Amino acid sequence: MTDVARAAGVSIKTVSRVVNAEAPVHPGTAAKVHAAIERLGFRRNAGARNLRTGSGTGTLGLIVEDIGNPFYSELHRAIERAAATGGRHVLAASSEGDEERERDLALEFCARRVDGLVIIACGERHDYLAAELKAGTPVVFVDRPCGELDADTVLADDEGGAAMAVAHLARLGHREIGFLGDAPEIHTTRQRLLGFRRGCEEAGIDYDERLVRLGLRARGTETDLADVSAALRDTGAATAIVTGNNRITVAALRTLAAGGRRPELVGFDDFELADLLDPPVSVVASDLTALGTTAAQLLLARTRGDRFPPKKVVLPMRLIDRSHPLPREESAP
Amino acid sequence: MTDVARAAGVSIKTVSRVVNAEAPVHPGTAAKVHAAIERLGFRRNAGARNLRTGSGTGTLGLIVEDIGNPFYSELHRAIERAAATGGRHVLAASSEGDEERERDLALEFCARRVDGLVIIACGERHDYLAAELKAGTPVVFVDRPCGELDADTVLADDEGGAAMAVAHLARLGHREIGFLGDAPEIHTTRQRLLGFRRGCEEAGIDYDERLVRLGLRARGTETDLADVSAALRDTGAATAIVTGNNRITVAALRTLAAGGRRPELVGFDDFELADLLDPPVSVVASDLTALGTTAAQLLLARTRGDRFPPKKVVLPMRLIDRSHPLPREESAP
DNA sequence: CTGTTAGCGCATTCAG
DNA sequence: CTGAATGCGCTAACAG
Repeated sequence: MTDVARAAGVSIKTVSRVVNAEAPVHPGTAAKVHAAIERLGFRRNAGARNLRTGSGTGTLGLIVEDIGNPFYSELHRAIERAAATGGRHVLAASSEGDEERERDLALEFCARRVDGLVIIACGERHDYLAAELKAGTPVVFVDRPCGELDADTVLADDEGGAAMAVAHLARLGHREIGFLGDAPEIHTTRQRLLGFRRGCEEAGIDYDERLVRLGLRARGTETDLADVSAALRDTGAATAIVTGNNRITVAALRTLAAGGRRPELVGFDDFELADLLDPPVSVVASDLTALGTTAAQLLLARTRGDRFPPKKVVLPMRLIDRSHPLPREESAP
Repeated sequence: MTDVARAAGVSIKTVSRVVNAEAPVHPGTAAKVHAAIERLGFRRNAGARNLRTGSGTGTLGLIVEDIGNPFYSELHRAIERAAATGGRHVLAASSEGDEERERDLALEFCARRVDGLVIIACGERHDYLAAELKAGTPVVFVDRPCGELDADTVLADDEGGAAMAVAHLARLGHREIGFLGDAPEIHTTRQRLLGFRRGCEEAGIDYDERLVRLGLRARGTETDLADVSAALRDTGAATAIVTGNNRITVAALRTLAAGGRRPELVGFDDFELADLLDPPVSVVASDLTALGTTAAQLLLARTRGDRFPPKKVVLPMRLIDRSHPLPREESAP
């Protein structure tokens, strides 16, 4: 900017005024400044400006397990759209399911002074964020609650969703229902299992823990697939299976594709082409757009200075019943 | 930092030294500083540091059409991984296929002084980036070339891929092959059509433009789906179809699911569950990991100061033949 | 080992 | 309408 000022033969302040259209400038002077800007390829340094004005970096941080997982990338899109409404961009990163990496990312983003942080937590403890929260960086936890922190939270009703899944299968006449879940350390896994048990109870089905397998990681490796296959074999007595997340659902489908008739399946979270498989796959799904939008809006509200006690939102899950291939189904997302 | 210094009863420079472990500090002093840091919840301001050191923001910008599209989110993941190698984070944004938005995002990211920019271009002109390039912000175009700019480029061999697709279908005995493509303004569409024609020629098939439909946008809306349906109807004489991108493939599959027997299909770019559909869907696919990694590494190299003439990389596409459901297929990505 | 000074690029005073 | 001085939070270059 100093260079521009020199080139245009004016003071740096005048350049600043032109660049920010902050005050009337003599047209002739403005023209000279614009010419200099063009010639020098000047572009205002957003970081420096931010340092001076303290007006926020215009950035929201997003930490998910794996940005390549459609579940998260769809969430990312919803957050991006809502963030754009508030003139913000999104700095996204994958924790890879590593608690320490999650922590490093969160603190790194805070160091960059993001205007807010959206975290899909894999870690259990988040007290390290207490200082940042108090210092004014709003944080919202999505899909999974935080540990030991009084922050905004937007969850899906996993417990209710799982109960719905079981009820649905019971309606179809199933009595031997299995559950294939992710690591029990994950909050959603526990909630879904709770709902599963409640669903069984409500349907008058004895909960049979031999049909339940937890701790299935399904991030795409061969061994993950083998684990899911083994779990399916172990729970072979089940005539129907509830799968605890979209990765497990896909892994199960891949395993089952080899065999003959497929047990009835209800997956957690919708996925593209679920309706085009044979047979189609029913799911209980959270509304990712609502989840992401709500989270981003909470952040934006706090950024605007709104003060309210930490909000705990729980959004309902929806059963997408594809078990009757008779009428044409509505489309997947 | 000044606050910390006061609280610890030392100079600001000492705090700086402790924070950056830049020079030996008396253990006792260091302890006091650490205590103050803890107490005040101090975290070094990355923006200010960057302003002073001019050492780069540790950020790569990524501009895609739609970050929620699995094609792009997978690319995003590859770029994130490679960026992490160089200690960089990724600022990602969707252009929504809007040339002007693409431009705004690119310039905004430059204003934020990203260390490099990865663009999957929807626009045709990029001369507005010439100044930034010269000023030292490296830019790499992925999947589609840039217009009027001498920048690094990493493309897939779309032309070869399309020819492979046709050859494959010809091998299966098809002579009436259709092509459903995206907007002809998009470089990949043109290349793929070129390859399609070459494939036809090489297979001794007369190119029949009545079996070709371009300009199909398939970003998920109802009208998009209707357009693809109509195009499929128009090209009904074809016994086999090549679909020009993953969205069109899915839209076509959804349309065709209603009818009886499906024409043979070869899609551009792989998608999850392609192998589990009935019948499975063969595709020609680019290696998104290679695409993303190559792009990020080019950027990182230039960030390190490497000077080399703009590199034009073309990666081969791969035919994933799923037309013989006899042996078990390998998994989708 | 520690402190002082200056300045990164910009915007905000306050004077012309 | 325009400009000079001051400081955002931090670090580099020097002193002590």
